[in-house]
Amino acid sequence: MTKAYEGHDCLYVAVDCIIFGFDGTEIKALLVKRALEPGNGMWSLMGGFVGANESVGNAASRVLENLTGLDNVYMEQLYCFGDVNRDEAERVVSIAYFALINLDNYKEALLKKHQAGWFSLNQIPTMIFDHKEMIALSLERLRQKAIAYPIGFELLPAKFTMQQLQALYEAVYNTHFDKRNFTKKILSLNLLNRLTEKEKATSRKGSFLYMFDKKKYKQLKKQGIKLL
Amino acid sequence: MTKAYEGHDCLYVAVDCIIFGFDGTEIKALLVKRALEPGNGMWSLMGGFVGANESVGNAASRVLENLTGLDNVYMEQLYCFGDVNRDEAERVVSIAYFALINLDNYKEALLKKHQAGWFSLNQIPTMIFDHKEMIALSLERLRQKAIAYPIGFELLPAKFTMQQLQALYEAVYNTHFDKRNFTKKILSLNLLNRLTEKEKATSRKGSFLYMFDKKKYKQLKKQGIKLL
DNA sequence: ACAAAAGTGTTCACTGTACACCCATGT
DNA sequence: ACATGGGTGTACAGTGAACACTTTTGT
Repeated sequence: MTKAYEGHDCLYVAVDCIIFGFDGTEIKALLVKRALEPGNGMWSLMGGFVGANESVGNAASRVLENLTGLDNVYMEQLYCFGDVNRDEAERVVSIAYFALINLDNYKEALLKKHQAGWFSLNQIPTMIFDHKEMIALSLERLRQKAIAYPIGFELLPAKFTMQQLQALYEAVYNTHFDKRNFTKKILSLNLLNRLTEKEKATSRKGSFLYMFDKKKYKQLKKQGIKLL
Repeated sequence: MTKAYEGHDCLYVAVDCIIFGFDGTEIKALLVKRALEPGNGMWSLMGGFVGANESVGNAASRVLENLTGLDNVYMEQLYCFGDVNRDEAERVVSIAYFALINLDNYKEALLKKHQAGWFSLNQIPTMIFDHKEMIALSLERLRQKAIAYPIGFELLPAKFTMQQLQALYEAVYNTHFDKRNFTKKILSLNLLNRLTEKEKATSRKGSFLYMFDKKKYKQLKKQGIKLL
């Protein structure tokens, strides 16, 4: 029974992670300097091979934790890239995942070890193989995702101001929203709890801090929620 | 350079095709009786292994054509299923594709050869491995797809009545739409050309036939189209 | 004449969008 | 007192949803 499929080809299967963060102004992607041939030293997504005894999803989590030190990160499968010659050296099928993390939570030390860096989406350097294509596709997915899922859960600190939230959506869609309309719509969803606490660092008056209410989100999700 | 990744595991990679058709009343899926162990004789999606020298997408097209005799079929990648034990016999990573075809175009003879059959979505039999999960996911994708893409292009004959089109959308979303509102919305998109010809088989008065205008669709697509 | 399906408009509620001024506070 | 960013409401247009009668023609 262990040779059921003998005669068929077997292929290397890899995962590559597109990791997005938000620095308060821009969406950034986390890239690493590749540490093996071919393409040693080139910019690349964080990736790795899927082992015979781990699921593809677990491999992606492992790779992500390896780089950032974070587990329990929001991650979803993006697409399987399967062209014959996408990897110059050998036939490798890669399943791309995209992840959203809070920029402040990652472990600096690990990033240094991997020679990693955060790049603005309009300043992505030349990348190995089809990795640039992966990033482009994941940006589309992020935009689509943000319509129905409050990506602020992952990309913002636990307590945030309305202005930070708006800046996040403006960065994702590369546009500007009217402050009054944005506030109105977001608050009408009842997803946010306003704290009594205020953020005083950026203005004299101080601005209210909010937190996401995950319970309310779970309720709303069932009904089909639309944030934007 | 051909042993760049020696030491890493290599895995069987398969494709499985979820093939949807529309019979005028219901959306149906095309299933086959599996012809190899394990699970010989059980209902299954049409699938096959990805060869070392073909892309994953090409493998999916090959498998689909093998079953239906059709090429140039609408097909898109759905999801990569990569659990360790999803296939009982060996480690196989499967990339699922979903395809839309016109029920009338497929080659009967090929279906018989593969012992294939069309199944209503609420009468899917017990299936091998995770294939039922694949179908469930593809139905979600179909519903999402139908919002922004005129699936009638693929699922209806070239000439069709407004009523057939409405029946298609009602089948996809398992609901009922108001005839006047449906017609109004669809026609407002300017995607359809009304022919002078009428369909006289189903009523005394006869109903107009329409055709999709692919050029108009291409224009609209760029602006972001919403059908429903 | 009648049966059977086709075709067609209006009203209303709601949602999205444009738009500008006062508020609180630290200096 | 004033400069800085924070917070808030209204009016209008466009979209989605409910709703029923007339038309055509084969029998």
